[in-house]
Amino acid sequence: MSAYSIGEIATMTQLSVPTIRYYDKEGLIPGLAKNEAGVRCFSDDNLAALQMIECLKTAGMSIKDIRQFMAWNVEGDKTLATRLAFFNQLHATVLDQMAALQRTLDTVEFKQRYYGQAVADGTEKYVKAGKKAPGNVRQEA
Amino acid sequence: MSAYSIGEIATMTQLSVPTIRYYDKEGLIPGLAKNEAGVRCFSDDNLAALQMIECLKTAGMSIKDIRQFMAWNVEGDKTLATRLAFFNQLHATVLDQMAALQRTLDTVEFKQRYYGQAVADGTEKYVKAGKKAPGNVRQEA
DNA sequence: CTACCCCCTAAAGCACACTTTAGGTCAAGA
DNA sequence: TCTTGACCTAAAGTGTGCTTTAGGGGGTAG
Repeated sequence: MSAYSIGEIATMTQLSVPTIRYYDKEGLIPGLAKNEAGVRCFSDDNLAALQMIECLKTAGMSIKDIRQFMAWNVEGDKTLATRLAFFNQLHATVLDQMAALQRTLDTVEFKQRYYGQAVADGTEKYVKAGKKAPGNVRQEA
Repeated sequence: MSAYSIGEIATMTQLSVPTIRYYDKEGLIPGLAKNEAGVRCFSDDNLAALQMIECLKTAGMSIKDIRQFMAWNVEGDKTLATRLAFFNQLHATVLDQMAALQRTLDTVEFKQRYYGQAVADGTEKYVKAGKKAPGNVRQEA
């Protein structure tokens, strides 16, 4: 229904204007119309495409693969199974990434405890050795 | 204790030999020794550095920032508070990334249901319109 | 009228993280 | 002895994803 200028779309998506033009040039925004003067007029569908791009980029996809997905969309019902397979595959990939990120988070939290102790001790050597600093021995209750 | 060749380290870390040399050249492996012939001899600490690099890269850090962190390590106890702050900051960014990835996962799962229905219908148009396909209307109990 | 702002294209430029190439050393096995 | 294979350096090359530059159009507010 509505139509937006590239500047409005940039504000809405938090992308730069040149980035949106680049995505268009790369074929990532199917059906994007231009008026007589050559000015891009974005529809709600075009906006949805950009939001999908953001999602796919977060999942680590390349421009090339996003273009392929957008091309399947344009092809209509005959690519439905392909697109389902695409999302099934993507689901697995995203789960892998979450697992990797969780391992990273575990390491970071370990390091927070490690350096928390080291800062309290004023030195790394006790915590490195798995010991308590002399002045910081905790008394048993 | 142990020392490893670059080839062994490549196998252990799943990195390519040139990548490990590149990391060394970039100053990401502090204290990496070479023998008289100029051949790199990796210690367990050097291996640990490479594992830390993997962790930091998963968190999205650049070579430059990883180098900075490794440099703080070399500086000893006087950078403890800096390193604690570094991991506190990193913790926040990793949580942000997990949240973004979770939103992506939600979208992907929505699309899996969407295309699952569309494939069942043989067309996208009913699910697009929020309708059931004519032959697939579910009977009430 | 002219200045400003938003829009356009084409093309060059850039940052990053490797990878590849070219040429060389050295030790061990056939 | 010769070949093979693992190591080395320096430097050039590559792919990706933008960003920047240069030059221009057009509508509106002062």
